[in-house]
Amino acid sequence: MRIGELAERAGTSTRTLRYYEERGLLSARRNSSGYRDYDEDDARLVREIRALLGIGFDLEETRPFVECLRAGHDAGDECPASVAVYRRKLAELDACIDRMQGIRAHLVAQLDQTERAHAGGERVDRPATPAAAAAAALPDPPEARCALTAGPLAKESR
Amino acid sequence: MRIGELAERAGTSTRTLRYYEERGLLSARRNSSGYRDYDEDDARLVREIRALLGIGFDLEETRPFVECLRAGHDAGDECPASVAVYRRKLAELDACIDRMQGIRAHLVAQLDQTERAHAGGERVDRPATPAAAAAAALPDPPEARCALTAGPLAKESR
DNA sequence: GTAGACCTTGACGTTGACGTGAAGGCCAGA
DNA sequence: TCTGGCCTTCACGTCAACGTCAAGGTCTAC
Repeated sequence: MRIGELAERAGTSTRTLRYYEERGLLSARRNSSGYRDYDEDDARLVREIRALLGIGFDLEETRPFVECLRAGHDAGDECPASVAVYRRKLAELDACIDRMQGIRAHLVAQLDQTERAHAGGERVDRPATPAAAAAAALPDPPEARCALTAGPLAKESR
Repeated sequence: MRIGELAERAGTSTRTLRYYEERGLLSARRNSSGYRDYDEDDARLVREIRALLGIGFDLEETRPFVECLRAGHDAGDECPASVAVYRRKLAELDACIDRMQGIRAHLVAQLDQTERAHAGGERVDRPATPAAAAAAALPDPPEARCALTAGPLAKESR
């Protein structure tokens, strides 16, 4: 199949597929007129990439899965390198969830206090700068690079 | 105080402070030689901004807090607009935490299955593409734009 | 034979929060 | 006076994952 069909079937764009090729994640035979030609395996590959991106992996992190599939494995996560990424992601996710829950707790506390200040006697004992105090009270920013934008599928899925 | 001192005291860079000014979040008197001149209130303002950025707010979202402080309030979150941002952030955070926990659960399941496949009889019944199945099983990507990079302080704090 | 739908490569634009120079002014100390 | 350290304003670079446009080749249908 050609790039347009693969893009449609994968719910993405031709630009995206060319980008994956550019990054070395996807490769394509060429037909006589120079058009890219893909097969079912390529489609699976793209679906794997999109799925992993969708759950917060970045492109580089999908590489082991892609290579695992290309090595003939039935699933992208059958190889040690993929499992390692799984584990790393799990750790990141845990750190991220922890951090977010900490922030959430502080936010709830702030809202609580602000509300009481406006309802009750106007003079609740609060720190000078609530946000600063909240941030200070959090365990030191522990490498928790949390990001998970749900990316491109959000646009397509609406 | 001049920009260098404020930057150091706020644990950030002069470039950052000029950027905040450019975005209209910070303003400065000028001394006779054209240098920016800041006071303690400005320092508090910058600390507020940094604290909010640190817990996942983007710059634009800190604006109500900044304006609240500049309006003479003791705390940046005493104004309705700030509280509204708090509430919005709380909702975002909840959605984000939910999503991450969902993903976490699937990741754990994947790791589990992969491990059993390698330990036990080599033939565990698994879906064709684990990651894809995991993504499909998640409740449809619900606008959850999760992001929380801990930003620039991570570099300074090491 | 020509419109239209596909494909090609190349290259610049997007978003946020700054980093990193360049080119020059101001000021204190030796 | 001169070195060094601060400051000033441009203005381009960064990172990811593509979007978007341009100029042109290819293929099918009418």
